[in-house]
Amino acid sequence: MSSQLRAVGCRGSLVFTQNLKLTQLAKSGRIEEAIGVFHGMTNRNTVTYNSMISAYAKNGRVVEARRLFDQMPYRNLVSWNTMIAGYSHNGCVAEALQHFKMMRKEGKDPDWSTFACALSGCANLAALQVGTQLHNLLLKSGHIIDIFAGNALITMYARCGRILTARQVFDEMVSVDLVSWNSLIAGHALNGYAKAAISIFQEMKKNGVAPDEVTFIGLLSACSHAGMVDDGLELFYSMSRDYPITPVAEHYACVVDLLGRAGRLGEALKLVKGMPIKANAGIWGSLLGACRMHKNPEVANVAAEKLFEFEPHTTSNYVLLSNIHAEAGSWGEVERVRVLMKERGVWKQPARSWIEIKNEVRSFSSDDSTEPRAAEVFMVLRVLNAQMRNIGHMSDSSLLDCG
DNA sequence: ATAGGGTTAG
Repeated sequence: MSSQLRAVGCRGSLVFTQNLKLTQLAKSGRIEEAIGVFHGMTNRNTVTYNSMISAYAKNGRVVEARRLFDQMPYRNLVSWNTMIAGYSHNGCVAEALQHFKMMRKEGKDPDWSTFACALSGCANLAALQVGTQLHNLLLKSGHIIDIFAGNALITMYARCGRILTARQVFDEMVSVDLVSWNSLIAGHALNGYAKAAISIFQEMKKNGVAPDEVTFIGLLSACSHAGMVDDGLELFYSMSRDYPITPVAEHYACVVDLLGRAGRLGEALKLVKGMPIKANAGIWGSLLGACRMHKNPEVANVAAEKLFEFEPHTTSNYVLLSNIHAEAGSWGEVERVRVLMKERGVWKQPARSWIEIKNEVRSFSSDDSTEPRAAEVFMVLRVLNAQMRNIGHMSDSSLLDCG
């Protein structure tokens, strides 16, 4: 009997060790090696499968994740949550919801984590209808009292443009934490309510909650969207002066955006050059975007050169720089960018977008001939464009070409 | 013991 137990114990500890190895490899992004370990294992338990499903999903390989999920002999709550999170984070909201319903049919009750990751997927795609369905299920399940699920709900409504509903969810929560406040602030920032975002910040402090670095990203982006340059700069300085928070790259990106939108490109460039940390592609890209808005080819060349070091093959960066020079009438510079693209083998890859219509996620691309109602779509675009011009908005030239 | 989980610029 005891030798039998020992044997089981040994086998158990071998699986444990191999699972650990698998997880470590997956965490450090060595997915191929993780696959090798998985295939080499003779004994696999539920944790083994869950680890591998998670590793696939985190690398965007949802089809392979799903194959393992279907193959595994026993699925626990973590298996379902891993699969739903994987679908959610890869933009497959319909599949995430389908699995949500499947698990309930199999008698597995979703927990806060299931709701949180499914709602987070809806937030990213602005899938309001699916999100609202999940809200209803959340109310029925009783997990509405869960702070993590509530926070995901706030973000879902905010990102779908339903800021009042987001506030209502916040107000009805049994208890809130720093992430709840941050979600509410970021939600208001996203929807252009800068003054409200700042007053929520005051409210938060009055409630004895100390801000963190995420709070300030929300506040700075709020100021940036509303053109509140001085308030934004003051908040940026107060971070390290009044709170023990050291600005990171994301904060600098917000301030560059803030100065850039206001046309203060020289100051923005000076800030990036004087940063105590290394600038990233986002920061240079933000500056380049502002250069187009305010027609500044000189700063654009500096920003683009830095940006190309990070992303030498991203077509849109070259197109942006080329457009800036074209709008300034510098055809020699336009040609220089064209030669640069040719030398570096940069070519255009068509991007795809998606939208939720009647509970179904549909994908489309620019000039999509597979879209059955393309003529109608372009007609509506022309009308909108005319209306925008009437109220003085200068349209992007690419919109004028449509239809 | 090892697996899943909410907020973060453009």
